[in-house]
Amino acid sequence: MNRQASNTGETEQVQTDGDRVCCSAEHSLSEDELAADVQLLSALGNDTRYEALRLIAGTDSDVCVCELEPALGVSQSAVSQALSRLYSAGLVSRRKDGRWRYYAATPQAERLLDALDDVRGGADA
Amino acid sequence: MNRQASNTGETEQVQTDGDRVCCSAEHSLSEDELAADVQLLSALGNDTRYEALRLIAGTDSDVCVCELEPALGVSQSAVSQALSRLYSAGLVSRRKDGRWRYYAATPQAERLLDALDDVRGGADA
DNA sequence: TGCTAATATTAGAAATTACTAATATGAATC
DNA sequence: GATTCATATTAGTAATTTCTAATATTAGCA
Repeated sequence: MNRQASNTGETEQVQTDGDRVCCSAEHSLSEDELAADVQLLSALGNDTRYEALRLIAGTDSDVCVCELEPALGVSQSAVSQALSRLYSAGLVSRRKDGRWRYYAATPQAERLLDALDDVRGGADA
Repeated sequence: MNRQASNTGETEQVQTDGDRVCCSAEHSLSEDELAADVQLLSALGNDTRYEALRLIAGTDSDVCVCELEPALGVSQSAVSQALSRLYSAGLVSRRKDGRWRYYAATPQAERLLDALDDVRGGADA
């Protein structure tokens, strides 16, 4: 509907050219759910953030920022921003301890990471 | 709920196991695995591509490009580029049939989408 | 009370992404 | 063979992202 339609003769007609009717496909997610999923996925879809999350999830206890900086190889500011984004995506929780902040992966994050490991494993469905 | 709403009420338990040395955290993924995961995730982390994949996965049969265009509300070129990216991320397969191309979700994609549904469901771990 | 350490925030530059318009390709139809 | 249709590719641009440097904040310590 917000299609440009500036093309040659391309209007929104049902084109019954053959056996398949070219109609619009559908899915079952609401717009909000889609947006939420994309938020989550795009939070994960960045080297720094993804590796940060893996580092956090890979530790039994929680992890302080200072442990992440050397492993990630970006500036302190970049690490902090990465963690912030993960936090607002609900992928990590944080806890203050004096001057430090400790981060831990949320159950949601754990589950997604497990799914990714699973998929990487390659077993078919 | 580990949601960000509680910005103000951050837990501040002063846990003084002061022997914490600030070393570098670790995880178990190779650099290649990390990169591959990020590729996958960033392929998913975009409105157009994610919705396209949902549309494709939500159909029993496979889906032709022309069915996606009206649903996605972007240009034909953008749809094609989105599908290309999904394809090279291994999230969809494609099949030629005359002038048409039909796309289907790969098992890998199905599993990831299931995991996302699962996580969205909210059941804890 | 000032100093330092750990982290957060801001601003702006550089890199990347995602789109549209235009054009190319390849299959079907005339 | 020319035309048309479905899709892919290319080029260019606008928008977004991600980083660094600089600065702010907050907690412990001298």
